[in-house]
Amino acid sequence: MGRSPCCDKSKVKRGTWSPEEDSTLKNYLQKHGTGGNWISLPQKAGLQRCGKSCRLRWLNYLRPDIKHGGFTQEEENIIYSLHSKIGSRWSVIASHLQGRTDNDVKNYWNTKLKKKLMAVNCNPPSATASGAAAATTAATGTTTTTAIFEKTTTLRASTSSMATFPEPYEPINSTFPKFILEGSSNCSSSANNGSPFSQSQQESSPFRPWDESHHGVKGIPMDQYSYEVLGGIWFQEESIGFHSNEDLFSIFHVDSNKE
DNA sequence: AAGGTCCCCAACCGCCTTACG
DNA sequence: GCGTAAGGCGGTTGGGGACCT
Repeated sequence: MGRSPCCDKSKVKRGTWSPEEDSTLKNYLQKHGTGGNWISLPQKAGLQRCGKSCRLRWLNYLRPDIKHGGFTQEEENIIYSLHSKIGSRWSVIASHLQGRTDNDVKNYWNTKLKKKLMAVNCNPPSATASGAAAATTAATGTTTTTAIFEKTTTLRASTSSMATFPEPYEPINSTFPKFILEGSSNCSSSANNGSPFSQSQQESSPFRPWDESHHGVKGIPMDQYSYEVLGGIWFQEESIGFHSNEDLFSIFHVDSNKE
């Protein structure tokens, strides 16, 4: 049995809000507040709208503390970082961004950030540090993702021995910037053994070849994540690893312990 | 200039959770 | 403890402006 609808849809107006409706709702809420009941609010305020619709309009648009306009680099970094850890819990992510709503963050992710990540994963950097920055910048036009690859390249280059994860292993979704891992499967092809990297890229790379037995990070159980995706980023020499999760999260200027 | 396509984002839908009697 | 109503949330849709041909 489905839920009964919150209002009679044949008697309420739908679609874009007019300036008059906005004004009516805003004035009413500033004078009386919600009264703890959104469902009865439209009737009291004289609006032909569903209570849910009023709530949404107020929370996403009319509230005085809402920030309109483009997202800053810092906000973008926060979204990346939080999404990597908690997934698409937009309201939680939005709560970390002053004046942003869950709807804003969700839309921004779906229309901009997701595409950027796809671009990064489908246009991987070359194995060298300078190539990494150039390739990533070309792919995304942002400094954020460039920084990520500069950082990961540095990690590859600066560590002389394979780092293993301490026991017990932490779940991948709470320790890795998951966004790096997403999307690769969509641009991989069987021609490249499932790797988003081309055959020539794989062959010329000083890092690990692409095959099931050689990618991933030594010490992490492979059943906790997609080796295919992880390998796209972390295919690396046997002797190269990274020191800690903090190294990764420091990229985003967000303290991964703060939550 | 006109028509077609793409993209963004406001708004809606419906499920899950919470509050309350 | 149970049922119901309302709130909250994430996924999805569609209108309309921007861009392309």
